[in-house]
Amino acid sequence: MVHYGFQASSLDRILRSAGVTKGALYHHFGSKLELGYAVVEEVLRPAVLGKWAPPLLRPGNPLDAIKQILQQVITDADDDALRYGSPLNNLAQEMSPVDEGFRTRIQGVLQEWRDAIAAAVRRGQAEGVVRRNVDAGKAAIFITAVLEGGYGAAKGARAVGPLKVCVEGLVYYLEALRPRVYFRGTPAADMELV
Amino acid sequence: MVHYGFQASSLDRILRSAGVTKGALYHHFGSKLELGYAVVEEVLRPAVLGKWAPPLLRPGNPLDAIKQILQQVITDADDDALRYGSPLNNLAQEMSPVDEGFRTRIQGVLQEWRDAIAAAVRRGQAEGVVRRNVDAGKAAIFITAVLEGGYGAAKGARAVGPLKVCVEGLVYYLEALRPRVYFRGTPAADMELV
Amino acid sequence: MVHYGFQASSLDRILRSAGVTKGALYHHFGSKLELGYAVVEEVLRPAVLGKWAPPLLRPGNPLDAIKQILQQVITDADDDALRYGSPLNNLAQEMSPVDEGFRTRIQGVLQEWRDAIAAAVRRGQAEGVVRRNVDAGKAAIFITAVLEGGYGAAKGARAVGPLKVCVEGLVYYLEALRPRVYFRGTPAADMELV
Amino acid sequence: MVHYGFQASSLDRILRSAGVTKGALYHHFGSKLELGYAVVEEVLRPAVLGKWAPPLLRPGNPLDAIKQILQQVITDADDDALRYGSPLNNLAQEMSPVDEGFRTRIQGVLQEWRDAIAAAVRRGQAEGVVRRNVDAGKAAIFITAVLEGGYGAAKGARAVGPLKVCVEGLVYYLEALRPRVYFRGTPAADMELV
DNA sequence: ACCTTCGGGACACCCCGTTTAT
DNA sequence: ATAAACGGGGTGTCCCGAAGGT
Repeated sequence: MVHYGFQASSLDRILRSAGVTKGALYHHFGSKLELGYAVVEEVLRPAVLGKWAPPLLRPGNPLDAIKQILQQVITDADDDALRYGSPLNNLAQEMSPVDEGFRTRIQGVLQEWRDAIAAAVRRGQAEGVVRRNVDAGKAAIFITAVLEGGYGAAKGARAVGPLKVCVEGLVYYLEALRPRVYFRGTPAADMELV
Repeated sequence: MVHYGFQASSLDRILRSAGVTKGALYHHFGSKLELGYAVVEEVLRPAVLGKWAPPLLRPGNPLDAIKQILQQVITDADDDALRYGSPLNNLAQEMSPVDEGFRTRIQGVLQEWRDAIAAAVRRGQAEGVVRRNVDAGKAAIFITAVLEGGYGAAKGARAVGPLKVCVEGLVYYLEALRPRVYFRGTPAADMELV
Repeated sequence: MVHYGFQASSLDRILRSAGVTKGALYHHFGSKLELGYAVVEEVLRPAVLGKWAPPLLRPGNPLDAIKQILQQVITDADDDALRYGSPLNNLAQEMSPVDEGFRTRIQGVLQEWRDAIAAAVRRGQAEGVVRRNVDAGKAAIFITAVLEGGYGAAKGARAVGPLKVCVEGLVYYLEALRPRVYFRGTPAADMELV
Repeated sequence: MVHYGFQASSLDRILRSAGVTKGALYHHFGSKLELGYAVVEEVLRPAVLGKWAPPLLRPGNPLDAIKQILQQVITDADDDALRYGSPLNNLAQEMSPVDEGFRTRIQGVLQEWRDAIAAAVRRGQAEGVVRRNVDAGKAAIFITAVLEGGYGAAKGARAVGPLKVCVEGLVYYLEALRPRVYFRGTPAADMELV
């Protein structure tokens, strides 16, 4: 399914490659859609939140935590990630206009992801390490959207390059979120990476 | 096809809604794939380049040109765009891993789009209105990726909001590309939009 | 399929007339070709060998056994056989140049048929009731080819006549295979049937 | 068409390989069937009769004439003939049960072929070189049927062998048609070819 | 009770022989 | 005489239910 998308993935193929029979599937799920829902809830949600939530909850500057996660995103970007992109994003792009059940579930995961980021940003603001005139919710939306955009571009190009560029852009953006006193300390001359 | 994706779109349905018969289609194209290729070349390419290339070629500050296009992106974002996202991006996400013919064609359009942006940025650098330590190619990749990410997020949310957020982020990013003298002239206090 | 040939026979028609659905068919066979292969192996092979092998294996003069089978061929030649010819031959003529799988399977059945005849002829030679200077393999090829030719001619003419003529010719030929002492005993005057 | 049969031969393919457009075809023939009819009348009929009629009309022993034609049949049996068989026979086998127009036309050609043989045989009887108790019409049917059977067997086997065997059988048969005085002159010991 | 084989049609894409504008 | 258009039907695949074995 990673390869062809949900709709174009034959149940027969899925089941054969999973070593499961059709009877077993329909005993548990009842339809292909419900299987897809379960994938979102049981696979994609833990995968996304497991990567982002713990670092963001840990004490310390949340901007640095995000930067470290972004670093890991680049490191983890193996061949499959490049060829097939972010599974959550793929499903979202494909199924959102088609099936409302998918859309709401995927939006739920995305919302939890953004909420984790936004909460961390707000904590940073409370702790004085993030500029106070930043809208934490918008920042979370921007960060996640740029990442998904970067995954998509990398998938299309079959190369990490575009994803790296987006991550660099995000890092630059994150630096700009620091209070001016920090910002001054970091001479603008270092920011030519964009 | 805008709705269900390429693979899930029945040819019969496409033809019926287009008022075309199967014979007519297969006289011209020979396969569903070739029809898709033609859509990329004859519809999506002109749509994308027609929106971006002319303003970027006009004399004047290219950053301002991009900002104006982005403004128009928001304005144009009607219901369909929100529900179905950027057709080029949709096709790219869906078909890139499935069919190499699609992937290369779509990457071709994206490349032309990015080239137009990069050329404009370089012209701005030559004219002294864009910071010289900026990699024009990377900037173009970043801009396009953020836009596609924003379209995708808007599509999933069924709302312009996320797209607007991404555009705001891009505007902020564009301002940061201006040479420092300009940057100083624009007080940082105005940039809290993020 | 008897009527139109394998390629021109619509699966839908076959299935409808057989009271079977496509799901059932493709559960067992996977393709129209494989269904055809199974027909050759499971239907035509038993039909041909069931008619020829047992009489040829029974003790007694094999030439007389063949003559009796030929007599039965004429008797069995009902309307269908006349209109549609020998199914094995029809398939062979149609599919041999088109599909190698068909060709080898059909040749296999033909070979078994010829082998049964040739073995019987050799037994007759060992028992002294068939001329020793006869090539049993060639005799088998000739007999089967004349029969198929006769079926084809009868099918084209929509009449048993040509098949009967060929059978008469074969009977004449079989008589000539008897050792001379037998041959002398059967006055040539009886052989004007040709 | 030689390869796949009439029904399985696409008009598009035929026309493309012939360098003709569809309009031209339908200007002359009006349907695929009529094109097939024309092939029978204009191509197959001359081909068959051109090979058999002239030698049979020439003065001399008709049995020897037939033997010479049979010799040429073997000589002419190139690869195509072996792979695709006798075109007339192929068409007859395929189309006789399907389309009455084909059947009658093909039977017409076959009848002319048999008539030519039968007439020659009767001339031989009148001239005393063919046994008088032979039914010339039946002999013609037998000869043509054995030949078609031999072509079919050769096509299935992808080898001349079976055709040669059938021709040998026919030669043996033709010798048996000579009046006894001739037959005695040819010691039976020479006839072990079968 | 759990699972598997088998079966059911609807529909996918494609290609066919043919006819209508040009 | 041609290119374009026409739909009906080709095989194969889809997702799913139902009968039946363990």
